[in-house]
Amino acid sequence: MGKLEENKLQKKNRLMDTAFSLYTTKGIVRTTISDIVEKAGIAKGTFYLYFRDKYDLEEKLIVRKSDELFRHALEYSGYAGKTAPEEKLIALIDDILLQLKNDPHLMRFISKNLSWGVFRRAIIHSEVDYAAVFESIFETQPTDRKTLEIEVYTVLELVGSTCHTVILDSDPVDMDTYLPYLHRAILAILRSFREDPPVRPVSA
Amino acid sequence: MGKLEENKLQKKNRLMDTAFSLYTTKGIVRTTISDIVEKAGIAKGTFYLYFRDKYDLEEKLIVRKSDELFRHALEYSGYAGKTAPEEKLIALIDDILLQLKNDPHLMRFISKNLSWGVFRRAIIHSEVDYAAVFESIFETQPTDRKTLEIEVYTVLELVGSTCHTVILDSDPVDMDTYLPYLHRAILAILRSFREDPPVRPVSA
Amino acid sequence: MGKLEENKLQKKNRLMDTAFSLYTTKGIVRTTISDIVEKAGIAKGTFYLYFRDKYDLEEKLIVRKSDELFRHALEYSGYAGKTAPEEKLIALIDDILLQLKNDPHLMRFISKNLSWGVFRRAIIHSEVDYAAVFESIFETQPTDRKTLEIEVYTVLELVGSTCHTVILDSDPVDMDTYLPYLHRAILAILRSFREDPPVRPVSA
Amino acid sequence: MGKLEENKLQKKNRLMDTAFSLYTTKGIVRTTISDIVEKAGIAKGTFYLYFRDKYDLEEKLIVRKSDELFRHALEYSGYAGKTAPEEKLIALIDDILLQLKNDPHLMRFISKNLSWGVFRRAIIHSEVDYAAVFESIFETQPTDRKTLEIEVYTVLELVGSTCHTVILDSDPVDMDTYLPYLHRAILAILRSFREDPPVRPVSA
DNA sequence: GATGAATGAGCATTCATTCAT
DNA sequence: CATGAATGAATGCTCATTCAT
Repeated sequence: MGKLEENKLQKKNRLMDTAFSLYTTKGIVRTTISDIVEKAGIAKGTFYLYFRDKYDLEEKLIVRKSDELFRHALEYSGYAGKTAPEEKLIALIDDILLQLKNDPHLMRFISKNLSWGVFRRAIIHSEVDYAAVFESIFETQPTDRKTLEIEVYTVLELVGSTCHTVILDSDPVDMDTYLPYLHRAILAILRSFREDPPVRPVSA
Repeated sequence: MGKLEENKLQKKNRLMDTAFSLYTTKGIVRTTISDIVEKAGIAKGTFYLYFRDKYDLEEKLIVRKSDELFRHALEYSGYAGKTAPEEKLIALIDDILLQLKNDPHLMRFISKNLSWGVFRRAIIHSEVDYAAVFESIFETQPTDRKTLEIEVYTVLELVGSTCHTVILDSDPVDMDTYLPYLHRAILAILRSFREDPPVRPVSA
Repeated sequence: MGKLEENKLQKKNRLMDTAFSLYTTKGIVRTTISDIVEKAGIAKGTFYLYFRDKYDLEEKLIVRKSDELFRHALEYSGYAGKTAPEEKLIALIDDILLQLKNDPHLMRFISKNLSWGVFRRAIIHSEVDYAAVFESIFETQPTDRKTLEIEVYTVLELVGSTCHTVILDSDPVDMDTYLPYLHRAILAILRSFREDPPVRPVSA
Repeated sequence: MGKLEENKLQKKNRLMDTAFSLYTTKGIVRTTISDIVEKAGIAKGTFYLYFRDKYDLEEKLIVRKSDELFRHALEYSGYAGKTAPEEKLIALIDDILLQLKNDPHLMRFISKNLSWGVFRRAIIHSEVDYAAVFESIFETQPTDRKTLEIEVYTVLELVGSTCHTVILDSDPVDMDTYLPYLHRAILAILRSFREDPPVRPVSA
């Protein structure tokens, strides 16, 4: 990479890091572009070379941060060493929750966004082949691809939404207290997907 | 109620209804107080007689709308006619999901907020005694109050977060397809709470 | 007119007068809205209550100023006392040129705009019935309405474009020197319209 | 011309052509230097090697375009074949008007500038000896140099200002309809300059 | 209480200009 | 010569808030 290219990347990263810090401190609504560039020590015009507005920057941050989160879990959770798919999934989830617990700023930022939509976007932009990962986890299972997607979706949403309040506010209980219940709930859900599939669609 | 009192309430209601319409259409960030009063046909100064700012109005809207949602479910879901607690809870949930499915604007507005925090606020401000309701549902169960709270919390978060994407985007599947899976997942969670409680808190 | 209405009009007028002064001094391109409001001693937001931007204000100024110009000529030129239509028209024109000569700022501002397009807009917005005026001037003449329009157009454009350089730069000669030539040219044009009308349209 | 020299000229020309296209499309005020260099595919810094700012470029464009206009008329109008001075002048004018009619962009650009001031500048910068041309046209006439200048000025302004609206907006009539009237008016003006010169200067 | 004209701090955004490469 | 990333002063514009009527 040329010196110029390197410098460009550095500026962009400095803006993203500064923005992340401000977004999680003051909230994105109360953060102005002036705040970001001033704190980053970069000229205002430079911001517009890299981002359309503060929401464009936010989106790029979400993708980056959630990808980092998943990559860490894949690398350090030791999920591959587990045998049962449920254990693998829980290992991944626990690693992510642990990361979030140790970084409340990241938690606050990602929580609203740790959802199916963002997960999908992160998947698309990431170098990691998530589809392959999840299929490898459940490979021994006789479920079809679509049902697997619904399953992952259900667990992901449960984890994402519960961990928000629990980690940030310790409400209704703190995370250490909640985790066993969450594990049970996840296992119960996974088991429910191994039973006979539901047949009757409910119409409105 | 005197005519004056009535007129006051009317103005406040008109502002809330108009704001709701704008919040769900343009988003609260892009909605200005000028937008609201102009569309409502009310003078700008009058806004400040009733609300501190647009976020104050939003909060009051959340409380009102979620209370309406729950009250409708309590009145029309027929949950009281069911015998098993699980059936009662699912009857309530289904009624709420049906309301949201039929009112995507309400869904969009409430979804981010159909969470534990808001639920608690709605409980506090409501005339309905929710604690009593939930205790009556699970009255036959030997679980203690705190575990019951965790249980309701878990189910509520699962429902709230999954229904958002499903109803608004039919992603990963549409609501009618998803509902049976959701029912199963809820039942599985409820069952898991009837098993021996977890004992080993996991430390970070 | 209520006190409030009066105050509003006063503010709008102060903005227009200040803008006129700046437009003719620095040019509209180099005049900023900040300049205008600052010099007028009015808050910036107030500007936007009355004008969309500085070009909207310019347009409103053009209409107002050209109307004032014509009205003065109609009232003070003594054109009505003349007998021949040519003399009436020249009386009007001379009055306008005199006004412009005595107010170079107005000249600079109006000159680019003393044209058919603006004349038409001024006519539309004015309380003066210009069509009636011109028909009264040429009433004894057997020309049709359309030819009359072309005639007025031709004279107006000649006067408008020549007077600009002559008055502002005394180039190629000063106004007093030029006026007799202009009178002759106008009379010649008017006479040419009294001859047999041209018949052969020239195609491109 | 060396290859380097050629390349330089090419860049300058590309900038001028692109700017002309943008000036006549969006207007010079709304055209930015960034627009020009981007559309021309040339680096921003390069602009400043050839022009001080966009108005400097505009001025150079005016000179170039009006010179092209006159040179074409001198070469192709066949004016030299006419005998009477009036016919020569009208031949030149008609050729110019025809060029403008066939190139409304050029018309829009040059119109505001087809005036005495620009004419003078074009004369100065051009390789054509305009003074000689006009003297040759009117050579048989006993008028002095200054009167000749006033005469040309008057006709030029009349043509320039009338053709603008007529060509661009066909208002008050289209060009083909107007041309015969314009010819008559020009002839009338020329004739008026052959009469006894005016003697009484009008004072303000 | 109700109004809406006026305010001006505050912010986003642009863009001519520079200069290291 | 040519480049284009970086700059930051300049400017347009918004909009919550006030207050005289």
